[in-house]
Amino acid sequence: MPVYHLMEDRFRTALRRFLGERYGLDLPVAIERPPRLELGELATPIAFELARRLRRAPRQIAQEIASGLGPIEGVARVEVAGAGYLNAFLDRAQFFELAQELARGTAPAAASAASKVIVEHTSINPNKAAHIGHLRNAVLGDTFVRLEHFAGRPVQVQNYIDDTGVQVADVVLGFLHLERKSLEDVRRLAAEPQPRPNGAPESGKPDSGARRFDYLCWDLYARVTEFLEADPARLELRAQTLRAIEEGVGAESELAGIISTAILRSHLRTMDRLGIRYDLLARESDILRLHFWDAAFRQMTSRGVITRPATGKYAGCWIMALGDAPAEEGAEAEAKVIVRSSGTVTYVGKDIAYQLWKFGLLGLDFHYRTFSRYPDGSAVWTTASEDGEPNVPEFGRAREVYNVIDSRQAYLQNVVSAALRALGFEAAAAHSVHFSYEMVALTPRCARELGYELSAEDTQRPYVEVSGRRGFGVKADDLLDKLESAARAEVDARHPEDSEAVRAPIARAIAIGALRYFLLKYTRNTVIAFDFHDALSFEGETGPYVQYAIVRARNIFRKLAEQEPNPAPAPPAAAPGQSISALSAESRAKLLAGPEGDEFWELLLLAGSLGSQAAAATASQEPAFVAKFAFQLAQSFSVFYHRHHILSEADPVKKAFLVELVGFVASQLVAALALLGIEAPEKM
RNA sequence: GCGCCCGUAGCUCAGGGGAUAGAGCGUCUGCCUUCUAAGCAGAGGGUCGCGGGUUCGAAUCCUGCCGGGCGCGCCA
Repeated sequence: MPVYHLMEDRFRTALRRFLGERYGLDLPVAIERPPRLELGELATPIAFELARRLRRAPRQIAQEIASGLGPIEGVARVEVAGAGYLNAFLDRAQFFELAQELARGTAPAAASAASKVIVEHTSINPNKAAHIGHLRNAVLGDTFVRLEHFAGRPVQVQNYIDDTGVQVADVVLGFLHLERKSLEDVRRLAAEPQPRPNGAPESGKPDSGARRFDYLCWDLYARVTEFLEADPARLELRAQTLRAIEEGVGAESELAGIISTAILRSHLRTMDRLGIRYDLLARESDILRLHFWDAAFRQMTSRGVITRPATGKYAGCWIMALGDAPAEEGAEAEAKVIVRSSGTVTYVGKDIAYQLWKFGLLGLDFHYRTFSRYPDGSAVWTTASEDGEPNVPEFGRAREVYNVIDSRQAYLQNVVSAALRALGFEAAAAHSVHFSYEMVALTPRCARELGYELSAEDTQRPYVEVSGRRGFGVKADDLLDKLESAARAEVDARHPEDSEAVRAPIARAIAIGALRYFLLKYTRNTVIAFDFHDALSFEGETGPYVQYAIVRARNIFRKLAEQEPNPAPAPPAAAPGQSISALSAESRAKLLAGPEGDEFWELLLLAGSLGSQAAAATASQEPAFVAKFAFQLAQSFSVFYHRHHILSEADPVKKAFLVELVGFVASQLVAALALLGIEAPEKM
């Protein structure tokens, strides 16, 4: 357990024990951070709460607790302040020692298979290039995965691929009827090598896009939408195409396979640029072919979860009742259609079957095959309908499932958990989490910059929605390219002496840092109004600001090694966490006292709070907390860096102490960025 | 009509019962011969949408308005 978190825990435990022994009370104790350092490091307003119950003045109660509490390990003293706050002051030197000790042994807690977590994210329809909205989904999901992993829980990452849906059908229809391409034509287009396999920008200019298959489909999809809107009779064409794909027959089905697989590969490539990886690609076509729905249907009918009314507006459909209050006489009860009167299943129906599978409650399983491998050899698996490979890891059977889906689908996600609950799977229903977030929209200004025409009404709005259907939005790779060339220009200006091989990865790390931080700094339920000005910024509250703080810290170690090549008081950049000087506890305590010591202490305390910040982020499923923390710590470090010149410090003991402090802070900054999926370059 | 979310500095957002409400951007003024100025320091900027209520204490909880967003299909 990280150090600040541990101290919180000890303080809380001591308080609860005292409350129980003295007053016979068992109540939750809120621990907070006092507003100023003079008031200590931990505080609780518990005396106010007790004042009501005990009918005594809060200050008097606080006094009683403070004197009766007894010693707490790591806490120097407890004081009463204000109208009745209890403030704890930590033993600073001990905190520092403990913090470094704990930071060194970072082996995550033994992962227990019983607590397996599935996180599903990305899940882009495989019929067009990924856009900025998809990036928010993937980055949030991926960061949550990192947080779960950090907490020591086994996580499996799934990406749901709707390869038999309307969106793919539309592009199939487009190739066949608008483009009049043959199967072979499309196969050739789809097989065309990507111009930038590793995402390196060509001469700083975004790729023209004309050749890229995912970009080509992006445009075609928009044209198909127009084509279908122009004459509603054409919808029959779509219905036919969709039916053929679902049944797995004809050229339509084969085309759907070619298109969805090629697009999926480009999505994986795009996400790989951002450090986002998957364990399993779960394909809709396999859910259909393995008849998952039939198994779910049997469960739902046999337990009476869905019924088929003979009359009324739902006559002939299988419906699930929603809401517990029976509807008034005459009014239709609130219900959701699961099977249409035509006998076909709705989207939610399939989703219920899939959700049951995730918990191991369906009674059926997929076959599995290796889809591709990452450079390090780890496999991305895909579901299959037959011919599975042997020696497959166990998929599904999770205890908790997080579905990263935007907030517009809240209603449908509720229907899915309601179905699990109605089936009697209470625990699964309770652990089916809709990891909800708001969409990414464009500011009207940004939309105009992109050349989209806006209605007078849209211009007045705070933001306008992106629409893959209309081809309206910022493509993920275009944005990444833009960021990389902007970062590259900065790097070139600063490090003209370095070779291409040195500069390119730095620019890439900065671009990713800027993008991931930008998408993570907003809390989930805030609509991001996207604007190039903010997204392309490398200053202020941004990823590069945090990266820069780390680079500065590393420079200190680098220069230090040049100054004194032999003694190596602290190893440089590679492992800043393991600074081990022979500082005595007394020296540390002395340097952490007094006005200047307060300054160091504040920085140390903040750096030691990473664990509790990460825990808060995990508990509330809010990655933005980690982003905020990383920025605050970087900010505190920047101030410290500016005020204290370490290399020129004359006092060797103090110098060793400062080096140790910088090492610890840098290690926590690196760890915080790693949680966000951001790397710190060696220089920038 | 019903449900969910939001309204905090000029702009974009944190804070979601507790001590003097914060940050970034933008504006203005300083600081590079010193570990990288992608930085630091300072100034200016607030009826926390409005009205009631609960509480020792409300930006935070309840309620009613006002304004904005998103859902609510035998689409996915």
